[in-house]
Amino acid sequence: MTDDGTKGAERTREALIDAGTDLFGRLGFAGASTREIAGRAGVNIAAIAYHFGGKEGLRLACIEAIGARLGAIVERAGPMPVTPHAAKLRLEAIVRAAVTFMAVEARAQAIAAFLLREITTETGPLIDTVFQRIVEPRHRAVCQLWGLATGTDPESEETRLSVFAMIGQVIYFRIGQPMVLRRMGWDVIDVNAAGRIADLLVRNLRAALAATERDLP
Amino acid sequence: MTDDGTKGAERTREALIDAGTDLFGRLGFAGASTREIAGRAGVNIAAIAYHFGGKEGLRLACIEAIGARLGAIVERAGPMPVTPHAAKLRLEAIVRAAVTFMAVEARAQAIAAFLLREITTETGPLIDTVFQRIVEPRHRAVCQLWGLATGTDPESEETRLSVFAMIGQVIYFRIGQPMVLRRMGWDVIDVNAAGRIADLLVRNLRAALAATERDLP
DNA sequence: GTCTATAAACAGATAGAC
DNA sequence: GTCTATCTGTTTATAGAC
Repeated sequence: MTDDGTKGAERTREALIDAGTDLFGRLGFAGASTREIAGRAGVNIAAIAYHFGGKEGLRLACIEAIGARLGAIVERAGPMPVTPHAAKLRLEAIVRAAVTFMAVEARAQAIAAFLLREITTETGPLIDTVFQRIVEPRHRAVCQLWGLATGTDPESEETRLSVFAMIGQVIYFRIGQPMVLRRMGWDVIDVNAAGRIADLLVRNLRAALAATERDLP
Repeated sequence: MTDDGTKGAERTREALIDAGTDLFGRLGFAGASTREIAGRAGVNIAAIAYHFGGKEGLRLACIEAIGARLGAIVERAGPMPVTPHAAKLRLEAIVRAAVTFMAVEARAQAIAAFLLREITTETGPLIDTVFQRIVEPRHRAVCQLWGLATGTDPESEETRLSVFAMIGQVIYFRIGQPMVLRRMGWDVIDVNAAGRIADLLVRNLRAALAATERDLP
């Protein structure tokens, strides 16, 4: 056992997953070499093949680690609201937490960058894994909240598209962050700036929910 | 001269830029090999070094070609509106055109995919080129429309962030298209589906503009 | 300008000592 | 489990014939 309570082998695996997530996210899967990943993790190159079977195995392990981590966050969010008002508040809290997570937290930047690269990839067998393990469960849960908040079918086409539009607003502040920083004249998105972005997106969320309710028969 | 009025050398350059844009966008810069690009373009591998000085030179040429193409589209849009109502209609038209461009047009998919990969790249000297030549002029023009439509300062922080949020809604239907298709149970986003997406985003746009006006002093 | 042939560097994977 | 050393294939870039 080491200081953090993990055996040597588990430490090696975690270090490789951390380094892999970071470098795959910043350089792309093809652009990150196994030598660089091993060097960043402080382990030997051969450890990648030994522990994960190869570079593709490490990629899959990174996806599964991210899925487990995001799943744990969702579980901490608490039980499903039962009133429309509570559902709206939960949606607003999700937007605020997501903006902060995406834009500020250093640890999350690597995760977000890696995930977004996997999402934008049109090809590759792992895209179904990303969808099934990460995107679909989260999206479906938010659709449930949206349906409850507006009194509409949670699985209607309109609801599913509305949730994607809301997601798009949030994650552009990570995807396009290099462009946002230049246009805003910022060096980083600090907590204050993230708060002002979150205020704006919450206002947009309320407006979109109200527009949905207004269109009801 | 050939059929389309270009000399042989110019044809080679254009074919390489087309193939490079497509493959860089789909596979990433590191993931697309010069052999594959040359093969797709139907030219010899050595032509890349001869015409562009190397792989990085081709990358820069692709960025410049996209900038020129998008600039031409904006010029066709016509003169700046002068009334708030006309500005709102112009914004709605931009959203509809952008959704269709992003989601449907086959030729545009390669351009969008390549551009989005360059935008998300944190490193590399070309990111400033992308911002100055492509993102900044377009964003500033939309901010002008937003300010006119709402009666607010076009360069205020709120306006600039609002425009980024609007952009985020639109481009997620390209960035996250593999996820959107799976969640919606679609094979492609056809013109009808793109129209329904555009309807939703225009409704969100109107709601966001109204919320901005409501907050005025 | 376009081609073939090749150089030089680098990739991921693996065998075997410890 | 971790290391060194090495194998095999692929990469970009280039030299030189045509």
